[in-house]
Amino acid sequence: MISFDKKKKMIRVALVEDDDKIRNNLIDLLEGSDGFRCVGAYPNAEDALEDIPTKAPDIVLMDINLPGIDGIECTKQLKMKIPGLLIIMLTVYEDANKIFNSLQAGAVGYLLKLTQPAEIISALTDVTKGGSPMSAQIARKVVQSFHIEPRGEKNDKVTLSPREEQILELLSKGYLYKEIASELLISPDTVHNHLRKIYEKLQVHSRTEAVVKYLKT
Amino acid sequence: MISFDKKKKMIRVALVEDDDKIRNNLIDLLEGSDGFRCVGAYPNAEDALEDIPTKAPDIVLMDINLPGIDGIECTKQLKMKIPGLLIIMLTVYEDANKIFNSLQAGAVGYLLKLTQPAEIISALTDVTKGGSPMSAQIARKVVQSFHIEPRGEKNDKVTLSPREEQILELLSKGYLYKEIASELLISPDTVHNHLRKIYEKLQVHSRTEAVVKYLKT
DNA sequence: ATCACACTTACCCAAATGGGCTATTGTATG
DNA sequence: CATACAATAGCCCATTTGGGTAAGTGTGAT
Repeated sequence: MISFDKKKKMIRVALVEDDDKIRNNLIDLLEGSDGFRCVGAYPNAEDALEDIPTKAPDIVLMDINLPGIDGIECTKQLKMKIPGLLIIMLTVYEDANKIFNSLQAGAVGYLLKLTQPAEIISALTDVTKGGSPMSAQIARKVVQSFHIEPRGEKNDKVTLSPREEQILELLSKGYLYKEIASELLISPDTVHNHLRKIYEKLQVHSRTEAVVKYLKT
Repeated sequence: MISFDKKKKMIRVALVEDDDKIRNNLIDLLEGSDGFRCVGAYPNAEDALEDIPTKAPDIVLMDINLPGIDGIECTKQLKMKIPGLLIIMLTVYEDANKIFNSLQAGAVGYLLKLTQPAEIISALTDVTKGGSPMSAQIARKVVQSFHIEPRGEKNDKVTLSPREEQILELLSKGYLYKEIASELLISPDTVHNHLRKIYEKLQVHSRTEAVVKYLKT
């Protein structure tokens, strides 16, 4: 009878963490917390990738720095096998690239290792309720990635003429001058000329730079 | 003496909210909370835009649905005037567009109106500490916007080697062969060679196409 | 009517790029 | 040990690109 209500809504958690001490601390934390069960703990991505599918956890706590395959790649592969799996990164990295790559790989949360045990537990609850727990600094970085620079000073709106936008659009598809020319029924020289204007306005010196600016707007 | 320690690190908050009842509740909440002061409360964006600069609040709680200018536009304009201002949206809208537009406009947090008073207060503390408070559902949506669809079916993984990715990264910044070469301390010919491999793998024939594929992945 | 500007075409030229071909070294996988 | 492949480097060559300079047409605003 006692084991009856226990089974009902236990949250099954798996760990991928190479540091033995940290991993054991996390196991203890989970087993000592009501409503959670640790169904797997792996010191590397390879073992995790093989065993996690059979253990069917609800959540995986994933370190990034792992011996062979790293945690981001592991996340990517796990999500391919089990799309519904909730993965929370638990790492020391605070740099934007690691964060974005992790989220792109499919992680739904991102915690720093200095996170208090109690917060880790509440993060686990949070994800099952549809949230995305992130350490404060992380959340700010994620949010900042959306910010658009307010057009400086006198609103230096780079106003491209319709024709110029059209050409930039085709440029971004990798068309050659020739190809753009025949597409628009004008001479390659004209295309060339529009491009100069565009480069001047965007303050760049190559198609690549122009396209990057264009795609980021 | 009593007013002495009060002034030290009071967090100055302003409100932009058209509903009188809600606005007054928020004022009460702030004035009733230790360490906070409500330095302004406006029923519309126009008043807010005019008065907030003179009141110099640390944080603004901003509604989105306002009579004239909406809260997103108001956020944009306030951030232009006071770049360092911390703005938290407080609204009923949960749809992705409102969220993204708000963050793009410069908001650092996004709370739903059903948020408990205690949580609003902790959100205010959170932002001053460099965080970005978001309701759970909101955070999840923000995070999901980063997710990339796992390659369909037969996993057409275009696996670039680490070196190749590195070069592609620099390529996307518009660097010349030369520049990439000196950045990576290798010969331009080697860069050239990596590029060929990359083009072959990505099935493209120019930097521009490669960069576009890269940025969209 | 003049001025500004978008759109167009043209020629010149140096630098950058894309691709064909070859080759050495080191690591890893079988 | 052989085979495969990443990373390195080189040479050759046609094409593409970026920038200098010039100039004709049309449209819209002053």
